[in-house]
Amino acid sequence: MAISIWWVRRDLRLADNQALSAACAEGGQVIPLFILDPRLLGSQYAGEKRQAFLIDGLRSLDADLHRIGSYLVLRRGEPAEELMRLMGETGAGEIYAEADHSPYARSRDARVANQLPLHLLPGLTLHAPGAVVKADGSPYTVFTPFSKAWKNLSAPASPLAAPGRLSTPPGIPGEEIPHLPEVSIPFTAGEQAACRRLEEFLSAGIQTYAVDRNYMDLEGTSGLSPYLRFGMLSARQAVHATWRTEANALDPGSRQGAETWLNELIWREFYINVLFHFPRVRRGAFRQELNGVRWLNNEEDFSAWAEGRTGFPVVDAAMRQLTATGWMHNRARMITASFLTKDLLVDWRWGERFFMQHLVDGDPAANNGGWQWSAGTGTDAAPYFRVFNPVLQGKKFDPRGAYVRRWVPELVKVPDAYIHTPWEMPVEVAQALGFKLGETYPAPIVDHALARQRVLAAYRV
DNA sequence: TGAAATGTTGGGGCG
DNA sequence: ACGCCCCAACATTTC
Repeated sequence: MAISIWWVRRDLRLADNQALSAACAEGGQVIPLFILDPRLLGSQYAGEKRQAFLIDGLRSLDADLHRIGSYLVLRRGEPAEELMRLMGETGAGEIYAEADHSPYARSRDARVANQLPLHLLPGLTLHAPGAVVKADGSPYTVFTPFSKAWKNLSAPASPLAAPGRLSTPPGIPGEEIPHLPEVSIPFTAGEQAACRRLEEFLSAGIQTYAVDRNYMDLEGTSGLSPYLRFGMLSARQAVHATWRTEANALDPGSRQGAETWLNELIWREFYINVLFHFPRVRRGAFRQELNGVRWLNNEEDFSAWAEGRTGFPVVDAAMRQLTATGWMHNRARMITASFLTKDLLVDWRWGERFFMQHLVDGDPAANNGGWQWSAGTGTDAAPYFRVFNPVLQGKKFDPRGAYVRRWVPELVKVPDAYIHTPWEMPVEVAQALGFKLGETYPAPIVDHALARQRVLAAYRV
């Protein structure tokens, strides 16, 4: 009987999995395999929390597989070697995997495909990179036309059901799923948790999503990014469910929310396309003339940013949220990215790497796209002169300072009027609170108005 | 998916 | 009653 390998990479789900379905379609037995790749685990972009989430996801996937008569085989090593070894041990003849388009994934898969029968299936995105292009075949570099073209393509097929049973040869040796030290992540890994979160979001959060997602003091975002990152939820499942919600929505809020959320999913596909067509953005600016920006790259400024002690409450709250939980509100990501690149004049790649090291949802394409957008170096980038004012952003999107107080306990007692500008607190107010600028909370490490002039000059050059 | 600088308008105080 | 000034509110331009 034919045996094939389902090589799991970032598609930790049984439902709507085209690679798994293709492996099943062979009609024989299927070996679900995950390979811990030292090159990825040891990369400077690897993150402890993301790894913990992945490991939890593998444990959950293994449990789901047991329910349908199968189990996950875990190996560690160079993928091509491990695949070859497993094929030798079991007589497996074909390998099925979901295509991944990051530069590393492409070179890895090309190497495997050179030696072994690897079949790559779509599923990471609804429309494969290269499918959404201009009439002349060239890629889009601006989001809005990309999203229009994306929406004009014929609707993708409905999500596939999970297999009801999976036959796997018994007793294949593999590494035990590691037990990592407990890390605190506000996300439960696994396909079921992903489904629950999606249902919850579409039944409630979506109504106010278009507006509330901007507020850092609310839980107005979908909270689905880690699941999409590891394919515990497929983009196609998310989009189809969103379409259903939109079609059934009676209130304009839900329709608007569904439309806005769909656009966020298209941003994800956009950046996957950008990295696919322009792999060089991983190393440098998409707008190559901006590779000449003379960054200040002050190590102490960078540390203050990373550790959440810049003296700007919203920036500090956001960075502490990131390092404490492995997640950061999207607006806070834009604010902190703008602050690092524009106010501190630190190379966006430093921030990109730091985010990858801490984000549970860290994805090479989306993270790079977001950072280059903020730095103004990317495709469809924010113009270089678009400099976020951290105080105004705080006042607008954390109006009562709840987000700041949650993550910066030193400021808990500061009155609303000064929560985003503690340095403006009158002496008698500060004294009454036992608040000492520069002691109980840092003084701002830059003067925003001066920093703004500085970065405008640096980019003009 | 900005913010600051600059320009315009119009109401009200005042001589 | 009228012109002048101030300035808030809003609009436009610029970075």
